[in-house]
Amino acid sequence: MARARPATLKAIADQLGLHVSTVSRVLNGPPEGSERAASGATAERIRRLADELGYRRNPHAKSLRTARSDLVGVLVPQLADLVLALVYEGIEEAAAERGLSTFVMNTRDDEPTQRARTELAIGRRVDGLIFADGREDTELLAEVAAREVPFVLVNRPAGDFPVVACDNRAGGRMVAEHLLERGHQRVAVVAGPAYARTARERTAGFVERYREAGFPVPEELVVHSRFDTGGGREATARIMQAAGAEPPTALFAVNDFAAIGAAGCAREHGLLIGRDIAVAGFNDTPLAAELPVPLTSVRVPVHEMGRRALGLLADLIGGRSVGSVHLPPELVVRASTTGGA
Amino acid sequence: MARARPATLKAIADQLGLHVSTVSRVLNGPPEGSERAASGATAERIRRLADELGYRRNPHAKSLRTARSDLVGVLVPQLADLVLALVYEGIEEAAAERGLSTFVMNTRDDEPTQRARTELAIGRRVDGLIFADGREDTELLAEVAAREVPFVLVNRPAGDFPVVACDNRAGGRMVAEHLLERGHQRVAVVAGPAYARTARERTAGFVERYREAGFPVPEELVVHSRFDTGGGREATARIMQAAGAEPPTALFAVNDFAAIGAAGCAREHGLLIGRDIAVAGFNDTPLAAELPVPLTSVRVPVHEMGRRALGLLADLIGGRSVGSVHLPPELVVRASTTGGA
DNA sequence: CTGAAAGCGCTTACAG
DNA sequence: CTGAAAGCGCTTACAG
Repeated sequence: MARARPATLKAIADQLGLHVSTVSRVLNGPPEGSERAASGATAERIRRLADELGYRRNPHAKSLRTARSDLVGVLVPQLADLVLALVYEGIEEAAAERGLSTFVMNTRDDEPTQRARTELAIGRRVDGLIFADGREDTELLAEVAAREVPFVLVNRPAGDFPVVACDNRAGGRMVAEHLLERGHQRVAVVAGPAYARTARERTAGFVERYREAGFPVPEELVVHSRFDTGGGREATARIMQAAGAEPPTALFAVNDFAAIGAAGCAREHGLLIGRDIAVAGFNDTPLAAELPVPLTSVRVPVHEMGRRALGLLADLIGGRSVGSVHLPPELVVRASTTGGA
Repeated sequence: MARARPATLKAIADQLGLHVSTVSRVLNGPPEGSERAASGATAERIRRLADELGYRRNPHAKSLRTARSDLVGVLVPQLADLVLALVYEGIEEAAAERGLSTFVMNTRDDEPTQRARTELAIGRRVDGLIFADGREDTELLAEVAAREVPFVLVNRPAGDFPVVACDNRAGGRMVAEHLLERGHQRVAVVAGPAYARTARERTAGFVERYREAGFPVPEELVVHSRFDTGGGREATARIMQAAGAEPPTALFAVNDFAAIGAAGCAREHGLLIGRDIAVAGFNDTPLAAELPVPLTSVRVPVHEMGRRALGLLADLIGGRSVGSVHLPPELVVRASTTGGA
């Protein structure tokens, strides 16, 4: 019934007539500086037996002793959001390569939960934290910084904290550029939540480019919303109402889910996506290409962002100083903005 | 620069002129049986100071001492698969309620990775494991069982190991029933991968019901595939080719992603979803309802499945014996099978 | 090159 | 009700 106890350094040492410290040096690396941990022959015997017994260092003992957990906590608004799942996959992958362990927690994008989860992670003695849910309207990050817990942000910038994100403003401009080329002059924005800098920057870039082109986007056609399909749907309904007799000929939604909702709403207004009205999203979710009218979107290197964020955090933990990283987005044009069937 | 060292039991004990063991009893619970850990007054002083110092028990020391990590490892094929993300959210939620920590790892549904990840988790001294990627063609689970590591399966059954899943066969039958009622006699199945029992059981239930109704599904119209949209698309292409002059009037795909791919392929054959050809999926992914032609699907209580799986595992870890749980699925009828626009 | 010792922070019988 | 001790498995200066 009782599970077999895992082999310990002591067990190996005893069997070999050596001291546990020698075994430790061989198996888990000699202290800084020293070249070798033991004579070739001894090392060989130790390694062979360790292998045979399936020795795995006890991470709790190691962490307790070294005050390093090799653990990284990751906070995301919602793991079921594809974008975050992909970011996390990148983080996990890069962590594994460095021998770090990670865990994720959902914060539902609300502050009390963010706070509770952060405490939980710190309680687990993480070496560092990655926040994918940075908000502009909260002191949480400043407080964590004051406690000197190393952290970086990913995807969503906030404050001046180090972040790995895509150049959202540029992405917004790309969509504007594309729609301008297609001749759209009256456009609207499904702008996402105001507390998320991703949403704000994408909107800003888009609006800026349209202003430069001489077709400023009317304020009432820039409508904030949640990031999900329901949010996109509601925002679009309000846009249609505000626009009245002159509905926009193109819709920019700051993420793909909102874009799908926006398209649904437009369809209910009797508009054919890609023909009567152009719709563009952001993130280039795997589904964007698979929709009946494939969705024009801005591809964001989410997996790479996750990898880089972990790298940045590892640097920070290692005492190196770090700066933010901004990855270039890429416009992917599909039928939703180029005339459908 | 150096991060503030967290408060320890010793620090509290010293400040209060008490022994660390007394503080431990008060803060982290008295040993089994004992009613109280200390006199009311002492306990009060301890709790107050602990609060003030923001004491958090060091989990590594605790785990090292008790040989219990309160850690659960979860293995999923891919976290970016919405279904798995939702299952994991359920697991995490239930774990948090019990003071357990969880972490997820992707196994990409391939055996070497499953094996490597399992070793990694065991190396981290998990108290138990949850596999969401059980395969029928592998000895891995039997080996883990032989090592007496507690585990349960979720979503996908395999072997006779305890599992929390939905009644996939019943789900398949429900779809068949519905399509029969709509008058479909020539139907095909996008059957998913053969190594996944979910796929096999859904297919089996569907095929069984059609056989009972007197319209056996021709073998060449049951085509295995991957679970993703590409898989659905390819399987459907093969179905169309096999069917020749008599294409099926309805398509059952064993999950929603495959169904979306199937619909895409059908559309390219000039068929209008919901009118020329019915399409049904499985899982009722949040997107199913949002598609231009909303997708008929079988709702699976994925979040609840995750919660129950964690509960089962906790029982197992606690030494209680457990049995499998099968949750009822529910058919959600939408336009993709009831005639579209 | 190898050993001996101390100690990370906790829990838990055992005394008193 | 509280204290003293042992020990979980490891790492790391310090000797020799």
